[in-house]
Amino acid sequence: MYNIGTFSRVTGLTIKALRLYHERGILVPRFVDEKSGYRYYNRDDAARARVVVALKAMDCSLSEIRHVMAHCADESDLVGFLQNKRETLQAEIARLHDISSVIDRIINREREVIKMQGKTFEVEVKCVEPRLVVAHRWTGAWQEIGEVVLKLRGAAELAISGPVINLCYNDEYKEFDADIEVCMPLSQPVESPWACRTLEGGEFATLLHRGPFETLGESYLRVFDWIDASGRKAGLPTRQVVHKGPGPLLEGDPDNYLTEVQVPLI
Amino acid sequence: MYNIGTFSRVTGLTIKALRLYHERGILVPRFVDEKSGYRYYNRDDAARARVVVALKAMDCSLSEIRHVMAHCADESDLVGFLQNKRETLQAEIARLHDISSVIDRIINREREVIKMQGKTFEVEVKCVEPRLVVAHRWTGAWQEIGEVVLKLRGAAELAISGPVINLCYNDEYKEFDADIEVCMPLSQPVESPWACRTLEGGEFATLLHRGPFETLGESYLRVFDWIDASGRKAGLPTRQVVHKGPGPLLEGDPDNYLTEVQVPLI
DNA sequence: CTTTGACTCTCCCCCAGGGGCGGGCTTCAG
DNA sequence: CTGAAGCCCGCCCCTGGGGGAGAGTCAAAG
Repeated sequence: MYNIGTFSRVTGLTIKALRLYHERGILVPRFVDEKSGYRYYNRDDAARARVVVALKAMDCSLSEIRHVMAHCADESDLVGFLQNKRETLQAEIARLHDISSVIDRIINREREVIKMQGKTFEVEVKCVEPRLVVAHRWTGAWQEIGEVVLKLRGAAELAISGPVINLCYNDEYKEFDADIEVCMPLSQPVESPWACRTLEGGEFATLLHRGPFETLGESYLRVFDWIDASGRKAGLPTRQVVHKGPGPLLEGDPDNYLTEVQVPLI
Repeated sequence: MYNIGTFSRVTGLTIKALRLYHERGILVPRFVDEKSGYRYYNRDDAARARVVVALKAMDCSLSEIRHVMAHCADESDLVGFLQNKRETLQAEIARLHDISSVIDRIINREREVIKMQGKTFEVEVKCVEPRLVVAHRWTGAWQEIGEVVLKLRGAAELAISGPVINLCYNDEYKEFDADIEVCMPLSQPVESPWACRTLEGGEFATLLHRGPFETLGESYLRVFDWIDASGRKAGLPTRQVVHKGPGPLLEGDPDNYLTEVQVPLI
């Protein structure tokens, strides 16, 4: 006969757990002293405890364990139950894996933003590769971009592979009737109410902009001035690559937003 | 102003959850009617709710969420926290994966046992392949096998790749001073206090035995008789492959045990 | 203005224990 | 025989909500 402390050491189950299993009828002590309430266990109890430990290690709930121990004499009785369990586990693994991917993406994005902090804020010429994106184009106000990004992000979810790119098809600034296209870069095509397409590459004059979107005009001016000075011509649509803006989780401080202004060169 | 039901539909959070978040100070309603106790929420609350939903989807605890929402303005503040989370997730994924493997193994073993049910109970000659095993050899009683198997199983755990094989080096039956070796087949070598070795292959006379281990003698007799009749000679050690015996979880009914008796042919 | 149905409130139990408190029990040494 | 140390008891609060009871509230229709 073992007292609960010894039995706990023998079985590897905590005293708390043993008391609970007693209450739940899963591991009832061989003998309980009426006067003191002390629980005493047996060798046979230790054998049954091994089963409980094994089932617990398989993430079985106490009611599942009780059911198994009451109705299953042989492991063949368990096959259906275990198959079920296996499917649940696979689903859970997939879920956790997805979460992990999302977190990875956020961390990597932050890492790239940190690298970008060291960059100069000077106009450069860049060759941009074509990219697969899911996009939505409409005519409206710039403030609506936020909601559109949320929807596209929701649709693309795990396939997102880079910062949002806003395209502006107007050759002048329009506050309300702007012709805007929001693009979410993808690692693979996705099913969604919005079209997947390839955003063509090309040569761009680019400038990194730090600060809220409202001040983007200054950077646009610098880029256009540079293009004029270089003797080249600006095309359409212009692009804004939002390296750091309102993130998938937090809004962040607009003064720290990092946007890359891209104007196509003809 | 939304009442709680509308806000619930807007945010995708249950009413129960919203009440809890209020209590925990995570999502406090914009306004609470003192008389009725009704909660009313705001557009801004909806924005904060999105953050809560996102963090919840990442399996964050409520205290983590509260901490993040109180102290993090920008996603860069989250990087450390997220890295931590990621590691926790990876560990959990590995754990679930291991459980899944163990369950797989049990299911496959049962499946093989079912296939074996249809087999004839006649003596056959079999060529057995060499196998990697972790083994323990000692002199003692057959009853001790149970404990040894438990220990070997604990040591090999995920690398187990088949039914236990007992070797008997005696040329006569001994109840107490038997020279026994218990072998646990492995898919890959493992670190353990017991030696890994390769169990050599060869030609065996085999017979499937159904019933408790105590009745194995009958089957041994049949095999030896068959060998005599065939004009061949029996070698040592004899083997018992326990296709179905006391399993990793349940003891099962000894009358359903399936043991393959293997006697080497010279 | 009242009825009615939909909505909301608080309160309690449930899971699977962990942490901790106050108070009895056992056992060994002095 | 007594004290002290260690062991054990039940009880309550904590997690993150779901389920449900019983009672109060809101808003639209009659």
